[in-house]
Amino acid sequence: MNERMDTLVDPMEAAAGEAAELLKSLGNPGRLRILCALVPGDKTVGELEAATGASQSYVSGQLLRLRAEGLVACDREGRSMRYRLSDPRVRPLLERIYELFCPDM
Amino acid sequence: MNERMDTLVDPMEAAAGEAAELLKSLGNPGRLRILCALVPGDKTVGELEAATGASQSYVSGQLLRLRAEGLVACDREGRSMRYRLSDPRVRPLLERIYELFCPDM
DNA sequence: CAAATACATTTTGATATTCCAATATTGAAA
DNA sequence: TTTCAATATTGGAATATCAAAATGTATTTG
Repeated sequence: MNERMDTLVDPMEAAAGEAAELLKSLGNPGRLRILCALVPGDKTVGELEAATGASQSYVSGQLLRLRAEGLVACDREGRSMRYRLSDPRVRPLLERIYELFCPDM
Repeated sequence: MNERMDTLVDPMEAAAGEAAELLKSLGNPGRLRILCALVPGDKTVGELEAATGASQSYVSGQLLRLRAEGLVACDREGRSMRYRLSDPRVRPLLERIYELFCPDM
């Protein structure tokens, strides 16, 4: 395998790495539900707890991870934190996932 | 949280679980590249090794996993095994991933 | 049958993830 | 400033994943 071959394979390698990173974040039911809950609009941590049925520390922890990855962002709002989707690639991906897995919801 | 609430949350829960399972499979660069390599058409293990640059045992191992999850299927062809995508949800998902991560390939 | 080719499987050690429980922090209100 | 409500963080145990290495199995060819 020579270098011309490597440079040929490389861009795919990079794209696959990036894509896999994002897909891995979506590849957990809890995180997926949190992100889905944010599609219709921004929500506070408490609202996300209610929407997903998960515990406070779980939701907060996953939000922290999603924030570190740039998938969500937040602003303080009184004593609450309001989260929103912040990666432009998440919404179109979630749309297709909706089509495939939630055909009638 | 009463039972009416549970039955209300349940379908989402189930869909999220299914979707997350599939996304987790795509959430690994090696597997993602294998699946992408199968989009244009079926391939043997050897062809997939060449297409992805990964080792034989790695490719074969991932194919085994993907097969167990129903994402790919295979038929023997002489001394080779020809693999193909077998889950109808994979191709549309990969298409969108292409659009998002490989805008010019 | 023997050798070669193409895959499959198992093992292993390292690392990562998951999720809960407990505790800490922060901001607003009293 | 004390207190409460909302969110953040940490610790830990169980489990899962990753990828390489070594070995095993099936199929064709000579």
